[in-house]
Amino acid sequence: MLEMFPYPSGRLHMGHVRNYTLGDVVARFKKAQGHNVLHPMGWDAFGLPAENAALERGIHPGTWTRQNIKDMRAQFMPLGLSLDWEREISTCEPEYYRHEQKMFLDFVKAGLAYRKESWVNWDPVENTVLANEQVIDGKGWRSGAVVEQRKLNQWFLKITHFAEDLLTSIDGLERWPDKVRLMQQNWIGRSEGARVLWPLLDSAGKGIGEKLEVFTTRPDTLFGASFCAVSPQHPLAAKLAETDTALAAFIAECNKAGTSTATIEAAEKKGYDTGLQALHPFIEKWTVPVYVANFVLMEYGAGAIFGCPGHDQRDMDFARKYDLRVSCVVAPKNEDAKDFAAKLESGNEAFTGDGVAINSDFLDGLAVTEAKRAAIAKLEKIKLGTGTVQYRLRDWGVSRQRYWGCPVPIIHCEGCGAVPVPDKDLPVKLPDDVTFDKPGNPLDRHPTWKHVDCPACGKTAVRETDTFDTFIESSWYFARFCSPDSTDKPFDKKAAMAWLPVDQYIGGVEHAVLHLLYSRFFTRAMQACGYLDLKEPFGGLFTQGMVCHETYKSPEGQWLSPADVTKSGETAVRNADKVPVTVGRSEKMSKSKKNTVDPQHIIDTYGADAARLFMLSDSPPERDLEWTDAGIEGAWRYLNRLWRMAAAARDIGARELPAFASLSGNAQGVVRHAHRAIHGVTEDLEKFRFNSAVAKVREFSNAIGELTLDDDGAKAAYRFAVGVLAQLINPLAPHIAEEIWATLGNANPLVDSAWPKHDPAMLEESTVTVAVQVNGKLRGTITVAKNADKAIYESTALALEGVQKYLGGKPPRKVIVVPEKIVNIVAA
RNA sequence: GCCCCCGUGGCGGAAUGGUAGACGCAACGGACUUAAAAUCCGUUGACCGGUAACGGUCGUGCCCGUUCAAGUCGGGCCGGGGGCACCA
Repeated sequence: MLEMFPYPSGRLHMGHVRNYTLGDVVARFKKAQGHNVLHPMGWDAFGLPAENAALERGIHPGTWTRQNIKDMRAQFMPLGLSLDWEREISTCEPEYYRHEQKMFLDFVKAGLAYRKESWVNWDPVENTVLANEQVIDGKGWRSGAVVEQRKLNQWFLKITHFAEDLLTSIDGLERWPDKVRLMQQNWIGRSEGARVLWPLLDSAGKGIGEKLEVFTTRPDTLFGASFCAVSPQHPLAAKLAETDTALAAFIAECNKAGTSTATIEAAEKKGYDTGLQALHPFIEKWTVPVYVANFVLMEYGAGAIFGCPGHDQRDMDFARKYDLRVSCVVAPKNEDAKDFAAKLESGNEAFTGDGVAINSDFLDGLAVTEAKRAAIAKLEKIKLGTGTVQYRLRDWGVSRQRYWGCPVPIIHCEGCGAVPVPDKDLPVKLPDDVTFDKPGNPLDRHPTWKHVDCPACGKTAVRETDTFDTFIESSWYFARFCSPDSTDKPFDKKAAMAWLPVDQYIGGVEHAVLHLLYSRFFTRAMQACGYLDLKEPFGGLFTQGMVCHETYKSPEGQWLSPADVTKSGETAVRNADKVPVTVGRSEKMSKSKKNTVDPQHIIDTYGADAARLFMLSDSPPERDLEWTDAGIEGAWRYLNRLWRMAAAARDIGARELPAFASLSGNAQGVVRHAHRAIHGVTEDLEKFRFNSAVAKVREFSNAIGELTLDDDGAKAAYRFAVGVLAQLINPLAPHIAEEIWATLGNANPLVDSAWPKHDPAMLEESTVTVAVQVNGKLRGTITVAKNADKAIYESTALALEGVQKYLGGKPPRKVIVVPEKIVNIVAA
């Protein structure tokens, strides 16, 4: 049982409380059912916020982080989580990250990690690389400086090596939400197509002895080609720019624009005609112009495309802008090809649907799929292309120019290149004496740390000063939990194989792709290096919804915290001056909107059980939860009521439950209900229907509350029922459950007790009440013996006054009897 | 633009194709109390008729279909949310 471990921000928030409550319910439930449960906790302790704190407050990131861990651990305690704190790990400690360094070096050996020059978002003020999501409108999120595209040497993990396996194995992740599986599929983005080679000619029509490789998913539309285009970062573009200053300027402009989503969206499609011509692979002596275009991505496919404006909207836009030929080579089956082609070629809409090839020589008449196949066959025959599979997924760049992360264990030597730090010198520890008074990476300007001798030749060399992406730590922590004290190896293989894969993993959907995909990759990479024998780290996955709250805005337009606002009905006023405030829609609790509720305060006021119960009862766990004061009050009131029932049960005194048959009808009813509740709650907990489980528990409490204690049998039944109640709420609200259990005089703690079992015989009823419909409309109900035959159902139903009224004296046309379900009478 | 999910009372939400609205919140009425809090009891989908018990009609975003029977299945709209996004 594992929940995604938290970043130690220093403050517990409601999202944590929900996440860990859900996990704890499962952990306690499974333990009661007799499973051996491992439920550990740790800290995802590297990361940027620590450096920001250092920058803003002059605290060392390590000091800040370790203090936060201490504070947060203390905040976790009152929640009553059944965590194994003996296995606690913290990823910022060398005991943890040293293994990561070793694994990385093994990955390098295995060809799963490599170094290459790549284009990155570079913030010239902060002197660091920015992730795409840190680039807003082409500017650095913190410095506001225009982000540049720079070529930098970066380490990559070869996640694409497993692209096909990562994709096909998704089918086997049956206990993962479909949504997440789909998101991963889309992210990996497999597409089948062809690589096509276009011999290049100069403007005079003479061959330059080179071929341009492009990737396409539509080789069937090759006869509709009207241009080729390469990425501004394509080697061909760079080569041509050496002698073409206008092109060089164009490329520089493209690189300046950045690669953030927003920038790309805003950017207009632009191209630069290189003057080169590309020779069509199928049509003799036919050429198309070659452009450098800003919308062609270097990282995907071959970094170059051929444009077929008739059947790709983007190419169509480009063709219209630069006045290129548009020709139709696919027409829908049931339309007149000539008319369709004429319409398409004069319009601005590309046709991307299915159809039949036209104006395409040997492809004419073939459907799209067949035409693709035929085109690829021909390309392969004339050696100007091959069929290929392309993935959207790219290798994982893991270098970060930051301090608070795991150092990359590499030494750069002028003579030997990138040399791995020898095993005996691991871990490469982060130096503590660093300063944050200047922008950039403190490791880089540390006076001594990076200067070392080359392990290979002994000459002076320098350490790599980049650190790893913090997603690496969280890609294997689940394995570390299996043997957290292992010193020679990251974890004991046997222990890992005994515990893994994680049976139930719980966390937010925001990690649906990155963290979960990285972990799946890492597990495969660890397998390839012999660390374990496993592909998939997480057998079952559950993604919980966010915790939301209404937002409040003052008349001055400032966000207000719920703590500063008093609500009455639909209106709300500011506490300080009673001025009415605007009540906004409910949104995910966040500091920026100030709509957070402090868990500490809630726990102090109502206790952990109330907070847990409310979070479980109000919404299904996968959906967003709306935090309301009224809701937590309700949970609190219910706990009080439970306690009063426990006191009443205690006052009854210990007694055996007499034989069922000797009980009064009401007492029998409660005992039966207990069995029904055990059955229902067990099933709900198995299926993560916690809100429904709480509803059933409350229903059961209501039934107990209605029992009048007028004889010994009833008293015994009451006591019995309260005991069952305690057992059932134990995973949900463990503190009060344990108290009730003890109050009833049980010597052994509830936490060590087995989950109750229902007696199937107790669920059996001798009679059954079913609905009676006439023409599908409810007209009454009948109660008959459980195994009555259909004729009894029919005659009893037809005898109903309400039924007769609607039949109007005529015999029914048809009577449908579904035993134990319904009787539906079709009137004549 | 592409892909996915979701639309049920005043609100959160229940409901293997079979009595829609379980359970809770809020609201209202009552009991207890000098009073309040707490607690307990009751009412609460909409509309129509009836003094009343009660009776009737409509009702799960909208339209169409499948079925004896649709919140649930299929098709088409509308609205909300999420993911990806110049991926060739």
